[in-house]
Amino acid sequence: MATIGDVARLAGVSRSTVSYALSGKRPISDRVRQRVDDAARELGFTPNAGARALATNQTGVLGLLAEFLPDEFAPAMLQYILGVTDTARDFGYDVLLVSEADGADALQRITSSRLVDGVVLLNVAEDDKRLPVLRAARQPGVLIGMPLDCSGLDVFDLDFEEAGRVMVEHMHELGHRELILASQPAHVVDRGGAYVWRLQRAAEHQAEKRGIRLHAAFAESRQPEVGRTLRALLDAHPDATGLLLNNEAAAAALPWVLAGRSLRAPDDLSVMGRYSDEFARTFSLPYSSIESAPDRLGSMAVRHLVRRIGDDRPDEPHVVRLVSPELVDRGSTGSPGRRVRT
Amino acid sequence: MATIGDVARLAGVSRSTVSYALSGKRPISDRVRQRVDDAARELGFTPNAGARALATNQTGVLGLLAEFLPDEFAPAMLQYILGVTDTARDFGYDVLLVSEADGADALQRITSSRLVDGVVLLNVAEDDKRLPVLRAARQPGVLIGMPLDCSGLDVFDLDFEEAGRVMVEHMHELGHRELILASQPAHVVDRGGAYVWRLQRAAEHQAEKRGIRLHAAFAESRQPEVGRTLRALLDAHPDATGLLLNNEAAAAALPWVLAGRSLRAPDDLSVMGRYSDEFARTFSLPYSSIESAPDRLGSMAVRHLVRRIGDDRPDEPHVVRLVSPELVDRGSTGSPGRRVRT
DNA sequence: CTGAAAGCGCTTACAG
DNA sequence: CTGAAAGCGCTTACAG
Repeated sequence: MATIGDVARLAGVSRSTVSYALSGKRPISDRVRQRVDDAARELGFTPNAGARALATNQTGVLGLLAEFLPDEFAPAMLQYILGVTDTARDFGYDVLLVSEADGADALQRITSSRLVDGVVLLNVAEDDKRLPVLRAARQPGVLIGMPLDCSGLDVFDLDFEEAGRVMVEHMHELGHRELILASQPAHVVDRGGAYVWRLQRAAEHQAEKRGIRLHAAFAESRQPEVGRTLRALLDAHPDATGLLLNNEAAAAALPWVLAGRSLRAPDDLSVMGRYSDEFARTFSLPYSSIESAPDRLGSMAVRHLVRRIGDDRPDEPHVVRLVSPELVDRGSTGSPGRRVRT
Repeated sequence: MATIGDVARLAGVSRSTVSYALSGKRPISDRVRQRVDDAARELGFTPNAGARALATNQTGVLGLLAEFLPDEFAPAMLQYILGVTDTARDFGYDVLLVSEADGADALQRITSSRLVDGVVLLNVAEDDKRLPVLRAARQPGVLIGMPLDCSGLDVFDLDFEEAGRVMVEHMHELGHRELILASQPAHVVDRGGAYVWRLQRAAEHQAEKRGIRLHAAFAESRQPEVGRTLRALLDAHPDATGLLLNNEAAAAALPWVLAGRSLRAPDDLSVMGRYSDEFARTFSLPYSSIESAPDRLGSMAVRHLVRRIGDDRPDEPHVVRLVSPELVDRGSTGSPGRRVRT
């Protein structure tokens, strides 16, 4: 493995000159620069990352903390992850993906060892145990997902409260007066997913305001459980004319549930989900939905993080940026149907 | 940030003693060890990763190269990624996720800078441009996915040839004599996914052997294109009684295609896919399938990689390990149907 | 415009 | 059982 010393020897200059020639951090004569470039190329020289990190206190690596809860399989997460890695690379950063169960521990490990220059937290819980660690770390961090207390944090998220309101309001305008809302699994919600609560609470509040009966419930993240739960919900609320889904697996399962009862959306039941268009098109999810914009959020978060890393002033005011929900109409909502009780 | 020097000072010993006490690499008296442990805890000491890497030539990081092709959205990839990160962590490694377009370049970058101790290559193409880089790197690497030339490489993959044979054979036993095989999108296959070819060729070969007509085609990875393609395939081959899918998006779209024509599986058409059970349950994919075992493959690959990293003998014989395809019966195949032409 | 030297924070022979 | 010192491969003031 060629070191900077090898390059210096071959080019007939000092090691510091090689360093400066390659970094461009001070003027170098054309002749010397040429010799250095040639030597570096000939030897296939790449600076040793550890040595550089030690000398500069910068690793060129961002940490990405994606907590996957047990019994939760979240393919949607990949979209956030790609949004983060792609944008990170645009700025010259690599991404350390940390998926272990104990996120606080992991965060402590990668920040205190200075393995990373900054971190992105995914899947943020309302009272996330990683936040105290992040606040104490010397590296900056950004969240994708909104905790209860955002003080001292940079937060990026879909505006889930607005999403809840939009869903209910949309149904209300169409004339619906009784709705079901199926969210992610209860145990997942308990330990993660602050967004579930925010959407649900806002939906409930809006429903109350409009005189709508809203039945909120949790649904599993896979078959056959989620199908059973959806059927049970339809049975329990025979007069509900609209179904809101904050759960991708439920959106995938619903067609089977409806087909099994010869129900159609929107004729018999109006349906609205919350997932990305990309996801809808990959998995043929046929319902109108609130776009969750994972790639955009990932990209925004990294952009901001990179700016923070380059910034000397850590007391720069923190931001909470909520992306407005956009409704993608796939024709699955209409005026209240005449659902036949089964 | 506390350094080993700070700990040494507080404990009243030398820096080397701190290092040895913490690593346990040589005998330390109980008294000293206790003092060191206390000091380290009090200061919240964590070794600087860059310094340690520089001194030991070991980073504790594995590179994971996941090429995502343009226009390809591969949520299934997340299962491999999690299999890799989880197992890596079990062995004390963190994972650097690299998703950039130019995989060869990325691999060169992370290996020659010694950012990683070893690499896992995902999405391996038959003639993968990353392989020459990997062969030249001083770090070991393992592949998930099988290239044309496996020499000098450790390879882990589903036995896609056997999968192709199993699919055709299963249909043959049920009495089918004309089948359609829909694979991933052509451009994705061209630039990546060796596995698509392997399954297809083996299926074609087996079909020929059994006197079965097999129509192989590519299908897109999202709606509405994939639905159109499936409809066109059914139209083009009205006498085909079985449909094989090596494409998750096609499996998700097929129910809509069949419903649109009032066809049912297996009564009118026998259907068989290739995806993980986890995936099937999350997205309500209702067809019998060959289990792709992504988590198992990811885990196997990392286990092997870790062993290689610890191994002094780089000439240890290389392995090609193919996981046997298992058929998960979801009741979507039967004797040849009486598909009505539309 | 260029070089010699210090220093980043560890680990590990070498010496006792 | 413990310490002083060299060395890993860079970057960057300091000096000229």
